[in-house]
Parts: sequence; C-alpha cells; structure tokens
Amino acid sequence: MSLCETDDFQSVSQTLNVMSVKTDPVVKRHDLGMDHHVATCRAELVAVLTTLRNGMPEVLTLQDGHCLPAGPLETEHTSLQRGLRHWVEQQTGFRLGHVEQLYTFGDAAQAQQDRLVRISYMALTRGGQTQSGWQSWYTYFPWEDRRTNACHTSLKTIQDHLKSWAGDQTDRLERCNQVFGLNGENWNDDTVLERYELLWEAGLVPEAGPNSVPQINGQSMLWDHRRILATALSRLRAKIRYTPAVFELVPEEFTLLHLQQAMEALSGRLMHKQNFRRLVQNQQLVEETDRYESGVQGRPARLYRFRRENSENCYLSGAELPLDYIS
Amino acid sequence: MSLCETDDFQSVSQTLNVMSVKTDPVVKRHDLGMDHHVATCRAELVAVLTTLRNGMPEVLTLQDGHCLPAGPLETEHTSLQRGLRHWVEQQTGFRLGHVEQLYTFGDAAQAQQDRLVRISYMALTRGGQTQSGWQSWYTYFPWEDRRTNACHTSLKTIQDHLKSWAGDQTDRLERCNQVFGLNGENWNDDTVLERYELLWEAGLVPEAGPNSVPQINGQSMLWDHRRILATALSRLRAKIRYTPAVFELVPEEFTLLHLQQAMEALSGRLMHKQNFRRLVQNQQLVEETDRYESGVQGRPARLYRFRRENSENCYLSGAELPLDYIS
DNA sequence: ATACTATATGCTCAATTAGAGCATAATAGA
DNA sequence: TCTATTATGCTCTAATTGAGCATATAGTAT
Repeated sequence: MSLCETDDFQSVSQTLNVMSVKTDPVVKRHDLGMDHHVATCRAELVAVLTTLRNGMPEVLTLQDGHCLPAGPLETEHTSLQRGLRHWVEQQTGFRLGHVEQLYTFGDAAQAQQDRLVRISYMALTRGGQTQSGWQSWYTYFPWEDRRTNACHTSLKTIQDHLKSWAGDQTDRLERCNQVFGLNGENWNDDTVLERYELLWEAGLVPEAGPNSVPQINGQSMLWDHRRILATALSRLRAKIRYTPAVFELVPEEFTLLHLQQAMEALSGRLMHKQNFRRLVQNQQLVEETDRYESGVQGRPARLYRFRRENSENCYLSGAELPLDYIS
Repeated sequence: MSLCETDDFQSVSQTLNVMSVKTDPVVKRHDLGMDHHVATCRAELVAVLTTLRNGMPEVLTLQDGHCLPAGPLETEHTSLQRGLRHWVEQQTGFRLGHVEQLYTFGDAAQAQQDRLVRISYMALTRGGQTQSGWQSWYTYFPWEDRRTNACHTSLKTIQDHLKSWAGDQTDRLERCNQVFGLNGENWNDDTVLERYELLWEAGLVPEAGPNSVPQINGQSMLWDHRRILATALSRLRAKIRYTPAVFELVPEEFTLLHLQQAMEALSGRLMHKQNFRRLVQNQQLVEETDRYESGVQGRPARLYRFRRENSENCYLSGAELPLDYIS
C-alpha cells in the first residue's frame, strides 16, 4: 500500500533523543541492551524488477536466470534504496525508478556473530528494455499461469504429490485445499507465496534441501531468491487490484485489450472482455485519444491514456472470468 | 496477505550454492562485491503490539508512551522473530503470538561505517492484558478517529496549517487533498502512513526536526517510532478488510455489536448496524452459540463464535457508513 | 465487388449486492 | 403496566456484476 518513498530515517530524527521526554532511562536502556552480544550484520539488497513483454510478465535476472540482482550495503551508500539502485545498475545497467520494499529475511538456524539480513525490493518498468536476462515469471512458477490449459499438467502433478505428502493428516490436507484450491475451493491469485512455501515444506522444490524430491517443473534459484520472487508476485497481484499500478507497465497509449492482457498476464487469469471494458470506463481511469491502433486484423481499436488526476482512489478489480477451465 | 511465518532462511538454503548452476561466477561476483567497503550494521527489532480495550485500539509502549518495545538483534537470537520476542518479553513481560513483518528502515543521511537497520513487526492480542503501558492509537493520531466529532477540531487545525504550507503550489495542494480529503475527496482509512508523512514533510510534527512548528495535537515518539506505528495502523486497517484478522482481537464469544465496534475502533469510522450484521452473516464468518449476553440494557444479544473452517477467503468490508459528519 | 474472418464496441437482461431505513421483539427498570 | 433501550427481521430501491447477443469496422480470400 504505502509507497513509502523515504525509506530511511531523516537525520534530524537521530537528534531527538533529548526531546520532549523528561526521564532519560530510555536511552540508558538501549545502551545497556547493546553493550554485550550485539550481532553485527551485513545487509544485502535484492531487487525484483518486473516488466511486460509479448503478454508475458518478466523479471530481470542474472546468471542465466538463477538469481536476482543483489549486493551488499556498502559504507558509500547513503540509503538502502540508493544501495539497491547502485547494485542493479552495476550488474544490469538498469536504472531503477520507483521502488517498493517487500520483505526482510534474516539468516538463521543458529546463533552466530556474523549475520546476513536480506532486504528485498520490487520495481516496475515499461517494456522495451535492452538488457538481457529477462525471464518469464512463469518459468519459476508454471502453476501460476492459468490463462491457458498448459498449467493443468503442472497443477495435476503438484496435486498428486501434495496428496501423498499430506497423507491422512487433516491439517495438511486442509492447507493444501486452501492454498491450491484442490477441491471446490477457490484459487486465490494473490497467494503465490503461500503456495511456494507449501511446496517447500512438502519438499517438492529443490530449494528445500538435499532430501527434497523435486518432481515439479519450474526453475529454481539460488539463495532463496525464488522465495523473494514469489513475495513480489503476491504483492504485485494484490497491488494491481487496488491501485493503478498496471499503468506503469503498459505504454503511454494503449488499447483496452492491451490493458486487459496486461492484467491477465499479471494475475494469471483470463477476464471477460466486455465487462473489463465497462469497469475501466466506469472508474474513469482512462481517457480517449483520437488515435487508433493500426496494422492489425479486425476493426482497429481506439487508443486510450491513463488519467493520472482522478485515479488515486480507483482500482481495477472484479471482472474476473476464468475461461474454459476443465477442458 | 502473506502471513509469512518463516521469517528466516532455512539452513539448507545456505548450502545450495553448488546446486544446479554450472557456472560459478555468481559466487565470485558476490565475494568480490563484499571484499571492500561493506558496511556493518546493527539490526534493531521493533514491535507494535495491538489490542482492543473498552472500544479503543491500544498499543503497548514504554517510557510513558514515548517509544515502542525494541532491542538489538543479538548473537544468541536464532532468528529475527525470536529476537523480537525476547525483547518484548524482557521489556514488558508479554509473550508474542503470531507476528507480521511491517517494514525495514535504514538509517541514512550520510555514508558511514556503522549502521542501524530497524526491522519492525506487528502483532495482535486479545484484551485483558495485565501489562501497563498500553496507550490508545489515537493519542498519537487524533485525526484518525472519525467515530465522533472530536476529531474535527484536530482535522480543522491540520487543514489550515496544510493549506498555508501548500500555498499555491498545486502539487502540494493536490497531495493534501488526496491524502487528507480536503475538498470533496474521499477519506481513505488505510492511508494513515501517508497522512503522517505529509505532516512530517510539512513540518507539523515535532519529529520533523528543530525547525518544525508542531501546532498539532497528537503525542510524538522517539526514534521515528511513531512512523512505525503509523505503518502498523495502515497495515492493520487494510488487513481487517480482506482477512478475518479482527477475530484475533475480540473474545472467543462475542455479540455482533462487539464485532462491529471492534471494526469501528480499528477503522476509525462508524458503520451501519443492520447492514454490518447482514454482511457478516452472509459471509458465514460466524456461527451462533446458544448463549446470550447478560447484564446489559435492552434485549439481550446473541453470542456468536468465529467459524475458522470456512473463512479463509472471506472478508469483512463494505458496510461503511460514516455518520453525522458535518455536525 | 463479394463473402469471410477477426476484432472492437454497444447494449440488454437477470442475478446479486449495497444503501437506507422501518417495524417488531425482548429485556430491565420505573 | 409502561417506557427506555437494544437486538433483530425485513423491505425497497439503486448499483454493480455476470453473461452473452448484436452490430461495426477493418483486412483477406475468392
């Protein structure tokens, strides 16, 4: 929600310790707490940069798709975001625009002196990028693309494995049903992360360790980066439904079908064309231009433009109509 | 959205570097990146614990309401969450239940070797707490409680100051209108953080520094903790609308009016009684008990219980009816 | 030119949900 | 018994949503 732009403390706030509090033991307490055992950390900054190309949502990766742009916070970086920008630019040549924090992972498993804290961010960009290293989201999460029947084979396999993992433990069964919508339950687009974590827990992804039995398609990543990617997809799918974030991914001028296909690519589901159009127009999210698309078959579609003025409180939800499921 | 329970990496994921990637330069790159300049950090863990008491949402504080429970990550802590739990328990005696990460702030303003990274969390608990130090949310954000006319004085003052800050800069004016709903625009319950940050930017809260002119009521906090609190309120207000999170704040058995008042306290707005009841019952979020409330005036109200089974995909939105605004 | 195909766009109709408020029921206390 | 007070049931209208038919406008094959 909050596109918190200022990621970092204002310097002034550091000087506030003496302000408006009579008793000073607060400061003492903190000092006391820090005099022993305080762990030193390195902070690593990880970026999930998303774009749309050819109706596919893509993410910027390194190393043949096996990890995300990332790097440690350095003393020269004057803020977390600036550190992130530095690494992404250095590693991919890309200059980030607006950025949204996702989640902070701490390494763990045992007490230790040297720690790694991984702070992940999400950013969006319009298509037409020149960098190499863009990979489709659904390379990593084939089961999340429900626009075609292709996902069914992937889902069928997953469901079989999940069932045998759950056995007759009702709590496991119930979670599988919830998260993957096994029996009649609804599939929730937004719970990408929950699904991935369930697969992890069930040992069905290679990241789960050497004892896992990864018989599921979908490419893995190093250093838990695929979990970070799942977090990003969850967030973005939720976000496009209550903010006009899609418009950061489509060109300045677009047809309503382009817009719809962008929503479909991100949410992984097909929508009802006429109703989608009605929704968008009622919300007054867009305004007509006097131009039309050219060079395509059929009646040419009018080009529209995003109406920035109005639209802070509008959203682009509903109008979902999964099509042709059980083929 | 994602109640990501596992805050931390699995240990196995650390051993993955050798897996499924032919070329190893990834590891090299990271090593190279870290050989100079890497900043060392301390991680501080901050908790926003919320409860409901007497129809008021309250937060657990220290030092007479001037800061939140917090402490540094220590070597003994085997995860960020466990560190958080340790500090909260040590400082307040309270044992946290489920916890949700909010945001990570990095200190900044200048390049430096020793850094502080502040990782904030939110947790909910039922009423009946014995600790001292609970403070009403609206002590810190009086303008956010729109259930009574009391907020109007606070809001009026704010609007006047904001207008004089904006002057005739249209971008500032537009933001004020958006965020505080100055002219006809809708007030968005969820944007607590945006409002607080706007006040900061306008120099209307003391945290904004020595040059600020804090002529607005609402108690301030140390170390940017009030911003963390604002983040928590934003998150919680959003969350209760698409998950059954309210039920973590009301007793096992409750009347529908209790439930409504809980929603009202959190969202800061009044709702239409009959329609709220209709909504809750249609969603099948609750089930009847055979018991009734006693000891109050009027017809006794039936007690209900949360239906955990069904309700993952249900929400408790709509039914908002601000009452008696312009008195 | 004509038929055919493909897409865009306009419009309808029924079902459901939301907004507002009236009416009745059930209690405690005067 | 009467009154104040709260709970709960119900109605009525206005919007919104889900589904799909019909028409418009282009390119392409015959």
